[in-house]
Amino acid sequence: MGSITIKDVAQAAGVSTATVSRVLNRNGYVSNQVRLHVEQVMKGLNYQPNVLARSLKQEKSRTVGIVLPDMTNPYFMGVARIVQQRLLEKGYHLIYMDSVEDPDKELKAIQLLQGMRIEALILAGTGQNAEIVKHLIQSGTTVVLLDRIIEGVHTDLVVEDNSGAAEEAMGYLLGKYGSRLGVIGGPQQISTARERLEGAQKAVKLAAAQFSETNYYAGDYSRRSGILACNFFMEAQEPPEAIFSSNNEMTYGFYLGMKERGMDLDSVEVISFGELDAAPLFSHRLSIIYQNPAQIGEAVAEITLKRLAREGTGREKRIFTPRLEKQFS
Amino acid sequence: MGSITIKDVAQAAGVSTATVSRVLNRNGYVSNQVRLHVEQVMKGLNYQPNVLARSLKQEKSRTVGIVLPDMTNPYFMGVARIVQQRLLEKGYHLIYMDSVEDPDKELKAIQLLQGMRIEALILAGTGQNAEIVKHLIQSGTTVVLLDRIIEGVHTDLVVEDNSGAAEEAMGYLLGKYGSRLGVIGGPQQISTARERLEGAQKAVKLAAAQFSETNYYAGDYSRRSGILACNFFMEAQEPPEAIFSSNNEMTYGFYLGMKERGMDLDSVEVISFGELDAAPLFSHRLSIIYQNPAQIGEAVAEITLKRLAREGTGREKRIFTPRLEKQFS
DNA sequence: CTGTTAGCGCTTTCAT
DNA sequence: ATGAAAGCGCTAACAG
Repeated sequence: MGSITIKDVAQAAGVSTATVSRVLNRNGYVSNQVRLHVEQVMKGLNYQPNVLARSLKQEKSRTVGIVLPDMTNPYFMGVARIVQQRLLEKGYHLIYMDSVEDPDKELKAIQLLQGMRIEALILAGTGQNAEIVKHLIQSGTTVVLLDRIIEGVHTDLVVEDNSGAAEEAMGYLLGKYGSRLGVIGGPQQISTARERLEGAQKAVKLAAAQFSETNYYAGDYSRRSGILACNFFMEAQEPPEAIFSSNNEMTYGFYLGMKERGMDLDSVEVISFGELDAAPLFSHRLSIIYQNPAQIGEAVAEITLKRLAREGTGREKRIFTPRLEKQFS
Repeated sequence: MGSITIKDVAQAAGVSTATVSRVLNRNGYVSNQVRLHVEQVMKGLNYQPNVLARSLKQEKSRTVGIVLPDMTNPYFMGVARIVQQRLLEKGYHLIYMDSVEDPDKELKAIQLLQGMRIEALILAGTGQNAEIVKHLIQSGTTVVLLDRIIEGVHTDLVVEDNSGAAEEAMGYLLGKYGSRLGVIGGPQQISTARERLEGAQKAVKLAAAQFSETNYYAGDYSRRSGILACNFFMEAQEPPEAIFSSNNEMTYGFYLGMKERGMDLDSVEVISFGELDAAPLFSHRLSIIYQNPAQIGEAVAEITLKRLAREGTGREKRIFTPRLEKQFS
C-alpha cells in the first residue's frame, strides 16, 4: 500500500510531523501561515490520516460495533441507519455485524469487534452470550442492549414495552373473538418473544378465556415458521378467526401460508407485532403494532454517545411504547 | 482501556513477545510445549490480539469497505450479507456505509474508508464520485463496482443485464397493450436507470409504437416518486392500462398511489424491475424481474477475494441476467 | 510557535 | 527454538 503518510506531508511542506499533526487535530499552536500551507499540501497529496495508527496511539478506536440478528430486516436496519448517522456526526465509526440469529456467529462477531478495540457495543442479541458481554463491560467497554434483554447482563437498555402492547392487542382480539383465536409465539430464548407471550397470557387471564395448546404455535421469528403456523391452525378442528403474531416475519409467513392454501387473505383478522412494509396493500384486516425504529435509533445513539463522553450516571433504561394501530373495528 | 496485550501474555507465560506472536500466527518455530502453555495463558487471560496494531505493522488492514445507497433495501443487504460471510471466512472484515443515495455522503464514506486503509472497496455508487474512486484504484486499492457502473471508472464489475431485461418486459407489455402503457424511469445519473430506460426504448422502437411524454414519468427510485407517477398517469386523459417500473421502491409507491386513489390494485398490469417482498400477496397482475442478490453477492465476494489474493488477470466483468417471471398471461 | 522524541501493540529480521 | 530490537503512522509531552 503506497499510502501517503504524515511524514510525506511534513517533508513536502518543509515542517515536522508534529506540526502536521497539530494542523490535523487543530490543537496546539501553529501559525496561520504554516497551517494554510500544510493544508494546501495535504489537499494536493490527497492525504488521509491513517486511523489505525491514530487509534493505536490514542488507545481509543473511535469505533462502535453493532451486532444485529438480521440485517435484511428493515426494522433493525432502520435503527442502525440512524445510529450510524448520529455517531458519524461525532466522529465515530459504526461497524455492523450480522449474527443471523446464531449464537456462535454472534460470539465470533463480538470477539472480532473486541479485537478491533471498539469503544462501545450495541447489541440486539440472541440471548446466549452473556459471558463475553459481561467480560466486555468489565473491561470498560460501553455496552448498550437494543431491543432484547440478556439474562444476567446489567447495562444500558433501549427496549419496548412488549408485554404491554401484546396485552392490549390480545385484549382487543379476545373481546371480539373469545377463545376463537391463535397466538404465534417466538423463540423463548429471546426476551422480546418471552415478553410478548407474557403480555398475551396476561390478557387471556384477564379475560378468563379458555386457552389450550390448540391456540398456540411455537414459532422461531422466521418466515418459514409463520407458514407452518398457518398450516397448524388451519388444519385444526375449529380454525381460529383471528391471529396474534409475535413478529413481522412470522406474520408475513402466515399470509404466505394462507395464500398457498388458497384462502382469502381477509378471512382471518391478524395483529402483527412489528411492521410489514406492504401491509396496507394486501389486507384490510391486518393491524400493526408499530415499533418506530428511528426513535429507537435516536435513543441508542444518544445513550451510547453519552456513555462514550463519560457523562454516565448509573445505567439507563429507555422503554418505548409501540403503538397499536387498528385497521378494522 | 485496560485491554490486555501481547506483553501481558508474554509476561504471564514467561516467554518473549516474539514467541507469543509466533504461536498467534502459527508461523516460525515454537516447541509444542511452549505453544500449548502460551495458548493456555491466552485463554486464561481472554486475550484478543489488537488488530489495529497488527494492521499497522503489516501495512494491511484485512478490511474491505462496502458503500451502499440504501441499507434498508433488502436487495442490497441481501448482497452484502453474502459478501460479509464469504469475506469473514477468509479473515477479512466488511465495513458497511450507507450513502442514502447522496453523493456528498458517499464521498465522506469513501474518505473514511480510505483512512481506515481498506484493502478493497465494493461500491454501488451514486455515479457522482468518479474522481476519488479513480484515485483509490491508482493507489492500489481493489475496487469492485456493484450493480451500478460509474462513468470513467475502469475496474471489476458485477452488474445485471438491465437493458435486456427491460426490453423483454416492455416487449411483452407492448404486444399486449400497444401504446396504452406507462414507463416509470429512474434518476439518469445512475447507470441502472439509464440502461433500463434504454431497454424500454429499444422495445418501443422495435414495436414501432407511438410513444410520447404522456407515457413517461421521470422518477428518482424513491417510494415517493412512485406515488407521484401514479398521480401523473391516472390524471391523464387516457390512463395507461399497464406500467413498467424501473425499480422496486417506485413500484411500491405506485401501488400506494393506487390505494390512495381508491383504485383496485388489479386494475393495472405492472412489471417491476426488482423484487417487492410482499408482491405475491397483494396483486395478481404484478410481474417481477428478479435480481438474485445472493448470486450477485457470491460473485462480488469471489472477485474481491481473488483480487485481494493478487490473482488478478485483467479486469473482470460479470453480467447476470435477471429473470422476468410473468404473473399473468 | 515549532521540532525532537518516546511509545501505542504488534510482527519480523537478525542473533544466539 | 527463542529473544532482542527496530519500526509501522501517529500523537503528546518536553524542549527550545
